[in-house]
Amino acid sequence: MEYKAINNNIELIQPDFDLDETLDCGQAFRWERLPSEYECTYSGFFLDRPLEISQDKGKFIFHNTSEKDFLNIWKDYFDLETDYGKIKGILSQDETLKKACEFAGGIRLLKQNSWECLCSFIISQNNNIPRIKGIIARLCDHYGHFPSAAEMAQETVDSLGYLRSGFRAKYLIDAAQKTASGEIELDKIKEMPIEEARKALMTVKGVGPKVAECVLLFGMHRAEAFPVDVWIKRVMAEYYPGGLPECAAGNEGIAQQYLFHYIRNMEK
DNA sequence: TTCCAGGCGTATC
DNA sequence: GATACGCATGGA
Repeated sequence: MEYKAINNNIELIQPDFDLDETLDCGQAFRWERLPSEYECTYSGFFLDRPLEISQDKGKFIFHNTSEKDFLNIWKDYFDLETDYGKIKGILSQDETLKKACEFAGGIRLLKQNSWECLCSFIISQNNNIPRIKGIIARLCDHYGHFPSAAEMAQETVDSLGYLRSGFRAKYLIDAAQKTASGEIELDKIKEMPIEEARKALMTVKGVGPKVAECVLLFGMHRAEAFPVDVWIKRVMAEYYPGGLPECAAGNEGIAQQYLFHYIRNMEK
C-alpha cells in the first residue's frame, strides 16, 4: 500500500481497485456518484463518517482525510491490505473465473458494519437497487445518521411508514429488537463457525439463506460466504453444475462478486 | 396493464 | 423437503 498525505488529502496508488466496480456493485448502498473533474468521484459513509473519494489514472484521492483516519478507518473499510491480485491469480486457474476477474477485476470486498449490513440486505429482498438506496437514504435522513439497533427497536410498522419499505418494515423491527435485547450478538456471530453463524442470523424474521450469506460476506468479512441469488443460480447452472472449482475454496464470496458483475453485464 | 426487482414466510403435500 | 403463492412499492 503506497500513499502520501498531501495538503488535507491522502493520495493512494492501489492496483486491483476501481471505485465504480466497488461502490456501485450492490454490496453497499450509501455511496453516490458525483459529477467530477476526475475519472470518478463518490461520496458516502462508513458508519457515520463521511468520505469523498476520487479515482484518476490509477490514483485514489481521499479528500479532506487525515492520515490517522485513513489508517484507522478507510484502510480497513476498503480492505487495502488484502492482495486481490494474488487472489485473482488463484481464481484464474478456472477459465470462467478468469474472464470474470478480467471483466471486473477492480472489485474489493468492503468491510462494512454488520448491523447496517443486516438492515440493508433485509431491505434488499425482492427489491431493486435504486429502491433499496432510496429506502436507506430516507432512513438516514430521518435520523441524521444510520440508526442504531436500540433506536430502531423503538419503531413500529406505522412509524416506519415514511420509508415505504413495504412488508420489510416488520423484519427491520424484529432485527432491531433481537439485536438491541442481546438475543442475537452480531459481534459474536462474526466469529462463529459459518454454519452456526448462518443459523443465528436466520433466527431474525425476514432473514433467509441469501440475506444471511450477504451479511456474512459484506458485513462480517467472511470471504467463504457465497450468496446465491437469481443471477448466481444462472452462473451455477451454466458453468458449474457440479459446484465451484477447487481454486475458489476459501474465497467463494470474492469469486461470487466477480461472477455476479460479469454475468449481469454480459446479459445486458 | 402487467411484469419484475441481489427473497422469505406460510401453507400444503 | 420440496413446491406454490402472496407480499409493498415503484419503475419499465
